[in-house]
Amino acid sequence: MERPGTWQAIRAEALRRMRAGDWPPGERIPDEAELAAEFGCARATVNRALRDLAEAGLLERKRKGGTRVPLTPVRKATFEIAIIRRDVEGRGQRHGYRLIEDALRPPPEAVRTALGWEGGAMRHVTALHLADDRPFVLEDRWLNPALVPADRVRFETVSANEWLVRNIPYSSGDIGFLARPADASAARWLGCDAGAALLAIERTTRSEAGPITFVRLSYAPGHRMEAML
Amino acid sequence: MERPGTWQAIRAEALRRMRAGDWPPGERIPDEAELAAEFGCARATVNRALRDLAEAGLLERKRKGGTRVPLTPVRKATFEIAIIRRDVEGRGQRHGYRLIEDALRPPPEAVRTALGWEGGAMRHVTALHLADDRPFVLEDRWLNPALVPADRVRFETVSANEWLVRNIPYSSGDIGFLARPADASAARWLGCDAGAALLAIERTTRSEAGPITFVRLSYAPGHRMEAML
DNA sequence: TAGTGGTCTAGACCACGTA
DNA sequence: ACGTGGTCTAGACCACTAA
Repeated sequence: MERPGTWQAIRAEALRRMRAGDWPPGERIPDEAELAAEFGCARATVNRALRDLAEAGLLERKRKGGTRVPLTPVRKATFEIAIIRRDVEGRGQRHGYRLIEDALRPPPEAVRTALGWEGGAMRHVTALHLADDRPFVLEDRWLNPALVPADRVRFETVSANEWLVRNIPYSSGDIGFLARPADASAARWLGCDAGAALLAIERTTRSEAGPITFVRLSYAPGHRMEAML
Repeated sequence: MERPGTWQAIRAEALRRMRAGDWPPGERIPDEAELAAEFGCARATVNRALRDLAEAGLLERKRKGGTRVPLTPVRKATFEIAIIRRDVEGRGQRHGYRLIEDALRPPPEAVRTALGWEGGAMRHVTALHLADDRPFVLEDRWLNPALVPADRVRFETVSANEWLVRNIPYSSGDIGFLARPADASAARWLGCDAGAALLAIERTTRSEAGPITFVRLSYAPGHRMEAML
């Protein structure tokens, strides 16, 4: 348990009151000044606790409107997006890597629109990641050749996934989860039947210097991504 | 842009320095006192900015060890988990709901272990959610009959998903994403071929009073979940 | 317009973990 | 042992927005 008077203790007590029904859904709770007086702490401490709950979707706060317990809370689930090698090693398995293709190709329309790509050919890199010698995830990536030139950056031993995180970090972009049937290529490399259900992550990455990359990671059948609530 | 001297402005400047290479990966950055002096603000303001970046995985902070730019940052992607009706309505579509089954059954082994269920039969509720009259997601749920008794709580018009959020909120549990092939039942209700790749969310929910529910939401083919980075 | 949360300050003490 | 981040305080002003 947290020592009393800390913001964690106040957060825990607020959660308890919500679960116990003292602060029922839809109701407005006492304002920060009142709670600070009740708990015998500074208002900033109450603020820290309630702000934390609000960020988790468990409270709704508005200036002048006060703080309310939402009728239908929108919880947040967070996934940790690490580089694939660390992900595999974190499972206690040995990471393997195999480059499949690295070539200049005109990107498909979906990639053009996702990245807002105006140019011609992009660098298409395909690679397989293994966990204990078994197929783990297929990396299918389109790179801006101006930012990641093929004559200077090679992906034979270090995956594009890892190179990008190390060299063009802290960029912005979108990320989405979907399920897709394995096509012939995915089935071959992942060692599953064509049409098998694959969990896939699609991610676009941009910087101020323009589009960087679009990648689709297709995981071997049965893969499961755990989130923290 | 943020007004200078705010914690958002300091966070933005820190991000800029990381992207620009002023604070390269692996390096230790100045401590809070130094930055506060540089930016002409209180240390608490710097703390707020750097703590925010650390929570996003963009910095690593340790007492005595200082603050470092991680070599391979572990980014966090967050999904908003709303009730299904709101999810559908948020897409500008009309939500429909159809109860398929509500019966007492012995749960499969996977459900027993996921929930830590020691008893016998559980309440099995299956329902289909629709968006503009088209299948949206199949809800396959196992409920603790002691906490959600069939003679008192009915799911003909209000889904179990919504009832639980409104009546047993703020509980803890796990959540996981996976892809699975549509079985005969899923194919029938979702209107797709058997074996089609479905994105599924599995969620277990517990309270101090014991296991509450295990649910698997299987989305219609093509569904995509967008996350915020 | 007035009430409430959002934020900043200057100072203090504490907890953790490195050296 | 000691340096650094984690947190609390008391007070202040500001920004948003509901009344």
